[in-house]
Amino acid sequence: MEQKRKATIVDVAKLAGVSVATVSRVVNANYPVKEETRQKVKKAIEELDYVPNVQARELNTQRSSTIGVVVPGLYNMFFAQVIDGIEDYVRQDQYSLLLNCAKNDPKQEMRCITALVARNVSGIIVISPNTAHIKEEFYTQLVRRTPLVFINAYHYIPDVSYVGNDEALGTQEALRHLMGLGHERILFVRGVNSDSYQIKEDTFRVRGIDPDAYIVNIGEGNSVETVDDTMQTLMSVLPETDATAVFCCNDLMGVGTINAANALGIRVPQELSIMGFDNIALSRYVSPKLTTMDQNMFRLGSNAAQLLIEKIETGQSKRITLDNTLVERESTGPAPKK
Amino acid sequence: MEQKRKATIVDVAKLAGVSVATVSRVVNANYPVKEETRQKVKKAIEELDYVPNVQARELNTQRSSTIGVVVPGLYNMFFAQVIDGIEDYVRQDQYSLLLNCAKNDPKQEMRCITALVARNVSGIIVISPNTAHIKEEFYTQLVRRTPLVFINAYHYIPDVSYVGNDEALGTQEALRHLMGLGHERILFVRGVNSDSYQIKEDTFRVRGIDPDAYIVNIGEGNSVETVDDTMQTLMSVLPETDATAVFCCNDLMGVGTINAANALGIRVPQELSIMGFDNIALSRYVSPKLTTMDQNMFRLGSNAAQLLIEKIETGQSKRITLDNTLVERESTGPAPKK
DNA sequence: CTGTTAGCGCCTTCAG
DNA sequence: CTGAAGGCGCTAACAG
Repeated sequence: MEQKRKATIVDVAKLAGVSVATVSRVVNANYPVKEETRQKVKKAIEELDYVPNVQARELNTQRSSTIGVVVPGLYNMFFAQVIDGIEDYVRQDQYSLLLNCAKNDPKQEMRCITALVARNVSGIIVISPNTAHIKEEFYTQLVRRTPLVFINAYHYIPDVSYVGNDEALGTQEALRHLMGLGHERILFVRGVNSDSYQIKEDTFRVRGIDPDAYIVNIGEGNSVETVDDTMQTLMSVLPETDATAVFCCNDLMGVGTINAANALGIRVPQELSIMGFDNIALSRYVSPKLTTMDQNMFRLGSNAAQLLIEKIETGQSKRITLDNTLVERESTGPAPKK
Repeated sequence: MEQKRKATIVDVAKLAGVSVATVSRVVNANYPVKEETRQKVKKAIEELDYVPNVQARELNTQRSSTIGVVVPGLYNMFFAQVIDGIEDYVRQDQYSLLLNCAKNDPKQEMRCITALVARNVSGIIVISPNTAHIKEEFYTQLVRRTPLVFINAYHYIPDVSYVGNDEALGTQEALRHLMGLGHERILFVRGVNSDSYQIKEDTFRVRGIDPDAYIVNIGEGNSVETVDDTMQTLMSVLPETDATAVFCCNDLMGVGTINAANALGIRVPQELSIMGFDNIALSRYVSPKLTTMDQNMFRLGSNAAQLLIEKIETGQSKRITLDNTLVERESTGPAPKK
């Protein structure tokens, strides 16, 4: 079946026997129109099933009601929830989301952003921008023409708004929780290649005892394989360590560690305490339920949206840092007695 | 800091000392341009950091390179993965995704769709459309102006393309798997209010023995509470039943059942086999790993995207039905001997 | 090969 | 209160 040609404002005007200006006025309700003509126009709109063309409107008014979001990917619940938060906030302001996946590829990320700019979005939110592999100039150029907000970024660029978590503080809090339970020897599980892991490790080193002996790197920390990879690694590490607790840089690793402990017959938390980080949905579905630090992904998203809209309207940029809060569940408990 | 006014094609033309037509030609590379002038234009573009305005272009050419996606929400990994599939396919064809959440609300779904139409998208994909609570006329009207694809829908509307799974067949296959392992008394766990559960139950009834005694409804089947709700319900059901296997309508229920079994000290799969449905990421992270039927969410998405583009280009609609395939993991095994 | 020009659909002064 | 007309940025004939 062929598509019906969409009715335009001219069609409506013609049918209603008025000028396009009048139609525009009743559609936007921004200028007085005699009730009687208003009704005529309404009827014509109804009849033709007329929907105003937003593209044309925005071209004309030089505004745009869509915002762009660039995300590494959707395979990961973390990002999905952040987007959920963005969508939720932005919808109230009648904005729409243009979504692009960067696939963890700097080149792709730049392409996404350029495409968004071409689409004339009124602003862009980038989740976990690949600042390490994209030259700063790209962003500084970008920000001169489009408001920009970064979520979870580790390099600061002028005139960009930021929202993120204080992961160092969160890590401290997590370690304090563990130490408060009497744990002295804590294993630190991290992945490869991410500022986030490094920040946490730095924090760990300051407080830890002989840190080098207690750090294990399980490789890629954010893929579908992470849980299994962690489990494999920990299956060989756990029997050899004298640690009574494990701190994991994210929940995937946390769950992998739980699985390893289960497989080895180590009781959690009686014999071993395990902490994750992030509080993704997964963490509350496993058993025992994982104690973790909440990265409040949803708030990350809604705050970013708020910042972006603020920036669009006022031109002001700012940084918001959220606190990670402890979510105490079943995987941590008092250190076993010697 | 204030935004730089975006350079337009006129600015470029002026700077390069040529006409706008020439600039357009080098940008689109669709008509011959002398190499020398081409270079001049290129330089001007570079200098002004010119990016063509897609809105204007599309307004002019009457085409659109964005497609709309309406999804119930992102909280659920299922939908996120479907979108991932859509994005992946669509990107190759240079389309962009306009994303809207319907929040499981029919009103909201209609609003989303109208907004997308206004934005002049070239087509729309709706995931799990709320066909039960939206009058068919809305869709038939819609499809007259915009190509439409439904993912996982249960009511057929003319000229809409569909992609979905054969859930009846998948259920049969799942039950056959269980029966092949010697299970005769199978518990059927479902949620409330979804065609999907009903289709599965109907299939179960045909094959089951005294089905009424073996059906349990755990309430809302697709929320963050589902795992816990299922666990609670099954904690009281499991000790009273003589079933040796449990078929769950989705993986959240499957995991809830596993948790219940674990908590009750029932060994899985030695004493009880448990099957899920969907194969969301969660199912491979729990222990024991959940045996399930794959709904291949990613393929659902990419196929929908393909169908939509086909429909946009040819006007033809069609239906694709994918097969659920068995993913055998650790939660099912031979029925215990009497 | 290149420039001129007429719209795409809409909003918004500016005159009635 | 209403209509006529210009223009948003770009493309696509149509002339040169």
